[in-house]
Amino acid sequence: MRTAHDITRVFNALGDPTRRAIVERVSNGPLSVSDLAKPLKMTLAAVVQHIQVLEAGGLVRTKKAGRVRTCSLQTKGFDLASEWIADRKSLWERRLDRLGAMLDEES
Amino acid sequence: MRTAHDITRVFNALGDPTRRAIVERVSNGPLSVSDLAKPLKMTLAAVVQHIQVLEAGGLVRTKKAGRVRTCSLQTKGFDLASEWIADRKSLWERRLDRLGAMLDEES
DNA sequence: CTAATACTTAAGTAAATACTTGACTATGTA
DNA sequence: TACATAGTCAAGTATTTACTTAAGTATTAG
Repeated sequence: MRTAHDITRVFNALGDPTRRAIVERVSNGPLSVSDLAKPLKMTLAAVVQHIQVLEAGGLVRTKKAGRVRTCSLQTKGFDLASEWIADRKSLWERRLDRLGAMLDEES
Repeated sequence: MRTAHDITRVFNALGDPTRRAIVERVSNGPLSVSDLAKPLKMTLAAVVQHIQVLEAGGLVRTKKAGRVRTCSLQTKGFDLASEWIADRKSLWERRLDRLGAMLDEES
């Protein structure tokens, strides 16, 4: 199971504001690398590196047609992240239920 | 709105396997700092630093009683994270719906 | 063909991160 | 009282990360 590794990549990718901004823009539809770079105060090369991190995290998918690489959203990374969070949630909710039951029994 | 800053902290905190392991163990109930440290191959000081990152991300809460600091789960960070993910999801689902509608009209 | 566009690649740098060590401070325990 | 436990604090170090610059390669437009 290399999932732990994958989840690390997802959360790391989302832990940077620039990368989240990219994801937010791509949520509204695919964009080229240079379109993504335009509003950002950094070089194209830096943006490309951010996109690579997002792609490694399964949050974004890219495809090159001609000389332009188009960046679109991928669900895999989001699914991994929300699944992990949901798992934690179910654990501590179950625990709180047990605590509640114990308190009920006491009264 | 300092939320962007907060979300960065949440995802950064979750982007480390050691810290996720801590969160996973705390999901089953509160633990002291040294209990948390026991299975980990690093010094107590390092574990404390990880816990501080988790606390800054709102994923964990700690309280000191006597000489032992007890670490328990906090929902705030999880809520922030899953909210951000849900927002993205609703955006691209809406977009896919529009695309579907357009395809329907064409046929 | 030529020139601009849209990246790509490699290498370097500054700052952040994940640790360590060691010395210290409380707080329980024998 | 003395000793162990549980954590705190400050520094230092090694690696990783977020960039930059500069020189290249395709691809498309004039």
